[in-house]
Amino acid sequence: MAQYSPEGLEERWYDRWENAGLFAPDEDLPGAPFVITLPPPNVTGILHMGHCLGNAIQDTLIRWARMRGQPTLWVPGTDHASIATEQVVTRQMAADGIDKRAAGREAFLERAWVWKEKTHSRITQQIRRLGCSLDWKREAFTMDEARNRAVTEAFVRLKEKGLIYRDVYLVNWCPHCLTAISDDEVEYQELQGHYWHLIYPLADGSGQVTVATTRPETMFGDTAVAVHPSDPERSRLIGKTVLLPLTGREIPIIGDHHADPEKGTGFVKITPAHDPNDFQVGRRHDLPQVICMTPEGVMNESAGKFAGLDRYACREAVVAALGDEGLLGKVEAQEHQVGHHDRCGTIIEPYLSRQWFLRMDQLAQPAVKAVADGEVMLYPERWIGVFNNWMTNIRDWCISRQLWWGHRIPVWYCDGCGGEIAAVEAPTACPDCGGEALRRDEDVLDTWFSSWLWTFSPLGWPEATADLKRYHPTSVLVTAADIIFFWVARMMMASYEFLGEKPFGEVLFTGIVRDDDGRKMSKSLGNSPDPIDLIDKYGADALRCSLVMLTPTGQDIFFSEATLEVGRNFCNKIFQATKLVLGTWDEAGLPAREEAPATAPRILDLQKALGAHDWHDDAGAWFTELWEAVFGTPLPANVGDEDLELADRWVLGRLMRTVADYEDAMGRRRLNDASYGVFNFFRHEFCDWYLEAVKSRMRDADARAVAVQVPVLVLGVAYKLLHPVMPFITEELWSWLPPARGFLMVSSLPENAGAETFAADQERFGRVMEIVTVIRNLRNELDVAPGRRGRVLLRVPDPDQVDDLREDAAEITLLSKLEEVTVVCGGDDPAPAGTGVCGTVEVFLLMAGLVDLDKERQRLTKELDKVRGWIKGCEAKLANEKFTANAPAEVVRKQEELLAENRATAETLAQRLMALAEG
RNA sequence: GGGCGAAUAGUUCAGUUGGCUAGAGCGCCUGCCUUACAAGCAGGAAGUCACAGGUUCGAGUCCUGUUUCGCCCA
Repeated sequence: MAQYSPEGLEERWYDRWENAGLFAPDEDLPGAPFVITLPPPNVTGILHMGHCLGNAIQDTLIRWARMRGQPTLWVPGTDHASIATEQVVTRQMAADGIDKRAAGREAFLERAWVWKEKTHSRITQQIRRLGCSLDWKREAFTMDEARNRAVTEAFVRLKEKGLIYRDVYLVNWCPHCLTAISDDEVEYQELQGHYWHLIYPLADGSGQVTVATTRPETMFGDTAVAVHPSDPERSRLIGKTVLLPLTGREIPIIGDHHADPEKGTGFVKITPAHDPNDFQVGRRHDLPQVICMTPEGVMNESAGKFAGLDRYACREAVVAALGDEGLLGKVEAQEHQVGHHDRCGTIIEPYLSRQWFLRMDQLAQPAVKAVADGEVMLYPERWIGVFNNWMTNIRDWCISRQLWWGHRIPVWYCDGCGGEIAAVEAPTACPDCGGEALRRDEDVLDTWFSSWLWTFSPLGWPEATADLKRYHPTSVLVTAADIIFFWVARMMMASYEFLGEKPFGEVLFTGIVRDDDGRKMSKSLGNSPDPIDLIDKYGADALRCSLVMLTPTGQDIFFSEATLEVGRNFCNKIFQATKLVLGTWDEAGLPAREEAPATAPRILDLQKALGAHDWHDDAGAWFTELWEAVFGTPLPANVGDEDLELADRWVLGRLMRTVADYEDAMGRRRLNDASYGVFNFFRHEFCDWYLEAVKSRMRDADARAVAVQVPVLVLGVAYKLLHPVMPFITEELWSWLPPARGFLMVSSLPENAGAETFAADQERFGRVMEIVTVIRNLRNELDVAPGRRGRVLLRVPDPDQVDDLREDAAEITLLSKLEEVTVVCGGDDPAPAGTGVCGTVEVFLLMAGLVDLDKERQRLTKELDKVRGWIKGCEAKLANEKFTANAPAEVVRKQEELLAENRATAETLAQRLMALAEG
């Protein structure tokens, strides 16, 4: 009836953890620190599902490391997001009837800071609700004072090194945001456009040339027409001039290899101020650069009578005008890739302007080497190729932005001598001429110019702080791969440049969270649910668990609310199992929980802890030792070797195996495998089989005190393994466990488990499970009412098997809800009965008068067909001499065993069919 | 145009050095309110592993080509 509800519980635990100071690194621990700097989300944004996934993964790693006894630090922070924030604030001001430019820089910034403060608490609140164990005392903001010092210092150092230069260059210009952006902020989209053929008459009247273009409006910026120098026909025209239509301007025909004789008309119009390729051509031929648009994308005076028209209106007008003059040739439909600003969607205009650039080739080299040498690991590895490809073709980074919200470029210009001063502190006078008329550069730096310092700027760089020394390099970076160039690569460059060391040891790329239709979740599409709503509805544990468990490493994830039910249902399952077990604990009169500090050690190496007690020799002593290692408190009711029954030894063996698999998967950063493994153990082995098996002893007043300790131990270990991915419910239930002490969050994670513990019992209980499954199947298929407790006869050919099976008969009776199970060796077939086969064990469900003979015949025939098919397969393989000669002995042996088993099964089934026919 | 990835049950995905009678969640069918859990339990049906070749005793897995889809870069 009562189901698990996370309401209130999650926030309560978060506060307790924080108040207890558990988010800060515990420096008393001996291990190397484990450190992450949180990829800072946009301070004025909200978390979307992608953040939830990334943060859930990071917190899982952080909590895992903390429970392994490492000093663990996760540094929180937010990002100032220049362009996005500037847009929002500008819009808000406009809504209030204020023009940004008219109000001025100071007024604008004041407003922006107010907005930032307001949204900051919203986003940090979301991160807290997710349960992220961040050390909030160390929180940083990419634009706070300390980070400004870091950015300024970085700029000045690079400037002094000659890596930063200012130049008039063609940049990606956003006519909407009125700023330059970097190559990486351009998104290409395929658009349906046209190839317009424009006719340019030769100035000497001897003919004409035709050029093809997708952007006819840029013709006003043409300063040449190019033809390939080795083009046999057309190159004759090199040196002549053409009259640019609609303007009458005379421009030369030049020879340049950029013109492809095979493409278009063979002639290319050259517009150095508006096209990246033409810009290069222009440089080679020293052509004039004619800008024909304003920064807003409106035609300027170079366009003559078209001045004042928007660039697209102008396109139409130019085409019409050329048509009127008979200078328009073919018009072809043409799909082409058009660059859009990734922030506002406006079509980018390549634009000539004076900007600051950072030279990249030299900076890239240590980063490339680090990845090649494995000093920095990328998971999944396939990203290495993408990374290298970009790094080896790297281009200079345009770092200036014509915005106000951001780090202002620390460069001053002297009106006196025209000098340029880059300095950390604002200069009062020009060091060259002593002039005091200094003007600071108006522009700010690209936001990524602060983000690329993010592994060390939050730790205090450029100051030589204790944090920096202790916690850098960081351990892991977790991020979506779409910012591998923007950010990951640049962080590596920055760290090697400024600290001479790697920024992190490994990078985990997560998939991109998509909606049911496969679309990337984004704010603009409005298809990302608010994580807070989901947490309210399902709980943070369910959200985290579903995301981490169901997300294949590095693969995109299709998210829908239905996946959250998996996590929520699992939470309830854990809760229910705990209720059952602890109810028994109380009934058994075992000691209640005491509030006391933790007594177990922070590091739990099972091999060491259990070294003295081998499960082979004395399972009871082994169990007692394990209990103390896990809880740090003594076992209340003594467990002797004989007290642990088959099911106990089985579940403890499975538990040890689960611990080992978990450790392995976490080590390989396969978080989904790690958590899914525990999920499967808990649900399908512990709950479905073990708890059902141990129930009768838990109900038995004499046996329960001893018996209940096994499931309690399993719960304790399961909570530990599950805590990193679902911290709240596990901490809550841990606090209910009578033998547990202190916070689960800072308890020890068992490691180095013996995966082969109770190996023989694994096999034996496995056989019990198989027999039970066969019986359940018989009951179901033969429509035996669930309420009916039938009897079963098990028959084996080998007398050696009888004793073990008789011992297990009680277990089988219980699990298959029977009245009685009898075991015999040989003898006549009992009849009437439903028959099943389980290896060498024949299973007879004795149900006089209740078994439908036709049904049973059908069932047996079907079964027999299946087994005969398998036999054929085995026989074919074993008849192949090459197989027996080449395959490993073990594989051949397995095949032989399989054949023997299948043959025996087939024989039994055939006999039963015959008996039925006779009967 | 160049690069990367994906294609396995109705669906979302596992399947790690080739040994598979190919698994799981959700969905579907059947039966169950069995005193922890119907957010549950038991049982069941369902797949030419995209296509075509090749290597091998053996291929979902490795190689080559083809198709379709997705992403990145130019």
